[in-house]
Formats: sequence, structure tokens, C-alpha cells
Amino acid sequence: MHPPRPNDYRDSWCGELTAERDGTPARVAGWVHRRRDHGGLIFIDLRDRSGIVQLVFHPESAPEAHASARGLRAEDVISAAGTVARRDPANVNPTLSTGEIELAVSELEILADADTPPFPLDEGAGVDESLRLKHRALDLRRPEMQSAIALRHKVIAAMREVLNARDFLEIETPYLTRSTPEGARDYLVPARIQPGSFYALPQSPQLFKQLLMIGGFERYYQIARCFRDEDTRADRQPEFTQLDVELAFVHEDDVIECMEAVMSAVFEVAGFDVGPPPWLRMTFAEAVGRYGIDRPDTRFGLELHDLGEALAQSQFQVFSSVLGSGGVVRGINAGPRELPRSELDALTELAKQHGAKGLVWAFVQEAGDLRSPIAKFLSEAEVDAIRQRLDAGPGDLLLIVADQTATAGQALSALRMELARRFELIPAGRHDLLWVVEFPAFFWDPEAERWDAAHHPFTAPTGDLNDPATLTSRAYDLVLDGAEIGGGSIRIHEREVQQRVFELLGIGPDEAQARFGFLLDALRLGAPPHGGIAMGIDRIVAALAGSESIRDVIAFPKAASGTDPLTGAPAPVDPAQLRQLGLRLA
RNA sequence: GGGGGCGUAGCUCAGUUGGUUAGAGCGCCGGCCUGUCACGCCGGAGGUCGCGGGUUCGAGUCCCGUCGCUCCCGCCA
Repeated sequence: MHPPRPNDYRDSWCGELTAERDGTPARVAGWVHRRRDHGGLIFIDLRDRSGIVQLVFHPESAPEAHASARGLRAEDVISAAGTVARRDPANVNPTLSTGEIELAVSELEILADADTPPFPLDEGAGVDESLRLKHRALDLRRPEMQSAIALRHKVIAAMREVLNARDFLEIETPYLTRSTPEGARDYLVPARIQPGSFYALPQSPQLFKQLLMIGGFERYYQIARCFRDEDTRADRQPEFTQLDVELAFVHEDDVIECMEAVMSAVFEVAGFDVGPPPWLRMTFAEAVGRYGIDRPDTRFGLELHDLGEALAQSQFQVFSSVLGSGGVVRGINAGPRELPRSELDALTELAKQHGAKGLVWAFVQEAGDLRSPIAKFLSEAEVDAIRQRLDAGPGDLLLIVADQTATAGQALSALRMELARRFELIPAGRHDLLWVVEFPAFFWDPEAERWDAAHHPFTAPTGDLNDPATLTSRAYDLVLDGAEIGGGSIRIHEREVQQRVFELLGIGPDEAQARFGFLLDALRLGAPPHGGIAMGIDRIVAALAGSESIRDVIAFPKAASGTDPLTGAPAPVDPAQLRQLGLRLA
């Protein structure tokens, strides 16, 4: 690390005192990591951002320092000066980078004493998370948090470096804005100077970056905070950070190539091996066909297979009726597994939780027949067909779901993931990265009785606008180990097309003008073809750090409930503040 | 909005079929200790068993309600 400017607190980093400094004076500062008081000798492990060094206090040679060292406790903040001394070979600690030396302290200053920590720093990960969040300043001192936050910095720095070298401009867009709805609920901010009116916090800088393209900047990026008022998950926070990128005069390949350069640099600084670009591209149709969902984890098999053709006439009513109503019967071969009934029930529950009405399990017997609750409904030909489609042999466990395509896919995908966890099917250290492309542009929403945008309403479609079901959107998602870490598209740059898409989505000309007039107006003034992408920085860093939750790579995250145990937000406000805003609580 | 899991000492947890004074490890406090590095040894303090109600002679344990944390579905790209 860059050496500290010597002052009366310190002249050296703890973690950088080595045998080369033997015999030289040094002054360090930091937190008391551990204390070992032998009555005579006192050892203190002192920690700063760079690492840990052992301080030793001798009662004879430094009685004053030794006396005050007796009162040191965990997390006290001190400055200590003394002489770097090589340790006796028998006393070397090989687990410490500074283990060959210690600092024999002659002068100790206690800069701040600390209360007994509410949780131990070395067990941090096992501690209740809301307690950690409540005392986040303490929690952040844990090595895991230190390295996660440092990794986050390195990732963002690598992104900036690549984009800067390619002449991108980093441009900020407003956080107080009119909502640019992409489907999620907006966070609203009441406007004092316009009582009754509200700003919205942006769900993404989508429209602004398109305006920047129309504004002639051609290559833009931003490390942008985005806000969505929806329930959280381990990988979702009310506010999150994305690398937002947009380019003018580009096609899909141009954006993808650019992001491959950016992400290669990111994976490189993290020492994360995903192989060199270009990375695999898979169509939406193939992803859903083989894995059931549009963000497949391809690190293991257990692919889905269609059984509908063989079962259309099945005596088993569930199969025939689902197939008759346009649904599918699909299955996976879980391989040779012995599972007790209770575990099969648990898998059925899982399938139901993901929307399926049920799950059919079947074990292939030695003779080729099936042991299954529905075996008696299946003809020999049907059993043969199932075995063949699922490439099943004796002992194999087959899992079959009959439902509408999307539901069956989601349920089977959840089953795949559960089996992979349970039977450890994912090879250690393997990481798969792939682009999913050629998404359908619209899907029919039967409840709202209208078309809905699969991506967002500004995504450029290809095909015949008069036949929305056949339209493909010029969108692309980047998927890492089954997690969507980024997504983008070529945008609509022609006003007429944009207007037409709004109509399809049930947004009439007046409403479109009211909500998106500023975009439609700008599209009249000479919009270049353009496209871009947004990369989820929290998810990327979490994946690189091996964290289960993005909260572990955000310095000050919200809890799962959306609240902040640290500050107590959200909190009631003073009535006077409400009055100023012209608000009254219901 | 719905489902699952959890809630006992500062922390992590155990607590049997409802039964005496609710335990352990770590931490904390005091004492001893001159080569430890998760130091060691001796002693000690520390509990609204999340909260409220109920059943019972008796509830950490059973029932109802409620709150909090967490994972998932819905929702959200």
C-alpha cells in the first residue's frame, strides 16, 4: 500500500512491517485485534486496513507503555511506537505476513477506547444479520467485508478503465426526476415548491441515456443508483447500483463486444476464470427449451425434455388435458437416485411453490417398467417413449411436470437447481457465462387483456408490428452461473415505431405524450440508432466474492424487510415537515 | 399479499414426554502467569426463554394471537 505520510499517529502500515525493517523504529496505528496478557509480557495483535502485526510490551524496558497496555481491550484504537525486532525462529508465526517480526513498543497512546463489541469479529458471518447491520461500522472491520468492499472498488475501477480507454464519457443523470416506469413501483419524493406534485427516484436512467445519445455524446456510461419500491430478496435491494452504458450507431454485436471487453477486465481483476470472449450465445428459445428459464445455469446437465408427443392420448387425465389446452408435459432425468417418499414430497412441494399443480416422480425398474403413482395409467408404449426421451436406465429418477410452458419450465428449473444443490452436481470452481439473445418482444397478458413488453417499451423489435406474437426484441442478457448479471437492448430510435409500440401496450397517444412526451419530442429531432446495456454491479461483485447475498457487498444495505437497522429508516417525520410539503397522513 | 425456517446469557447454540434452582462454548469481570499468537490456569457475574393471552397443580416446552429476523412465491429485469 502507498505508505502513510509520517505523523504522530503512524509512519508505517501494520501489514507491511517485515524482516527488512529489523532494528528500525516504526510507529503504527490501528485497532486492538487481540490481547494476550501474560502478566509479565503483553502481546497485542494490532490491525489496520493493511493487516496485522504483533506488538510486544516488555515490563522492564518500557514500564510505562506496559502499564497502560494492561488496560487495552478488543477494538480499542491506539498508536504505538517502538523498534521492529526479528523474532526468535521458534516464535515465528507463519500464518501472518508479518510473522517473522514484532514491534517492541516503547510508547503507547490510546486514541479511543471501545466498548466490548456486541459480536465477535472472527465469527461475523455466523452472527444474526440485523445485528451486524445495526453495528455496521464494527461489521465492516471484518476481513470478509474489507475484501468484499475492496473488490467492489476494483470491479468498478476496471469498468471505468476499459470504458474510458474507449472514449466513453461518464455523465450523471438526475435522481430527482419524473418516473420512467419500467414496471416497478416508484419511490416518490414530495415536491415542497409544487405542493401536490412528486418527484420519482429513477428505476434506471433509461430515458436519460437515450436523450444523451440524441444529444450527440455517442458513448456514455454511469455508475448509477437505481430505485425500485418492491420487496427485497437476497439478490434484490430497494436501491442498487448498475453500470449503465449506451452507444450510438451500433448493433447488438457492438454492444456485446464492448461489454465483453469490460467484463473480461472485471473477471481478470477478480481472478475469476470464465474463459476468454467471445462468450457463448444462446437464444431465448434454446434456453427455455433446454433449461426451462431464460437465465439457465449450464454448469450441470439435467436438461428438460418434451414428452408431450408421446402422451397426448394418455389415460392419465392430467397429461391429456394439459396437452389438450396448449400446455406441455416435460421431464428431467435426475439420474440414479434413491430418494425416500418424504424427499419426493418435498420436491413436489417445491414444484408447487413455483406454480406447478403437481409433480410426477417415477423410478425406472430393472425390467424397464416404472415405479410411480401414475404407473398404472401409462401404456407400455408410453413408458418406452418416456424412457427413450429422457434417456433413462434402471434406477433413474424421473421428474415430470405437466403445465403451461412457462410454469412447467420454472418448476422444472427449480427442481434442477435443488437437485444440483442436494447432490453437489456443480463442479467446484466452474463458472459459466453466456448471452441470452432473441427474446420475444411481447407476451399477451390475459388478465389485463393486452400485450406487455418482455424487456421494456423502448426496446427495438424485429419483425412485423402487426403480429406482436411473432416479434423478437433486439435484447440481450448476460447470465453468470444462472444469475442475470446484465441486460440491454438496441432501442427504438424512430418516433413512429415507438408510438406504435406504445399503442400495442395499451398506451394511447395522449397518455404517451403525457408520460414520455420528452422522449417522443426528442425522437423528432434526429435520433441516431442506439443501444446499450446495464450491468448489475451488486450481483456481479457478490458472485465474484462468493457471497450468497448482495447485502454482503454493499457497505450499507437495507435488511430483507427493506428497513435499515442502522439508521432506523424509514421513520416517521416531524408534522412540520409534512405541513411544508402540503401532506396529511391518512 | 402468501408459504417455509428461526427467535433461550453480550455472541453462537443445547434444553428429552409439560416437572426441582434453565445449561454449554466463546466473550465479559477479578486473580495468577515473561514467548504467546483462538495463550494458559483459578474464580465470578450475567436470563422479561421476542411480546401478549390461554390450557394446566405446574409452560422455554402445548394452543391462539402478535412482533422481529431470514429464505422463497407473488411482485420485480
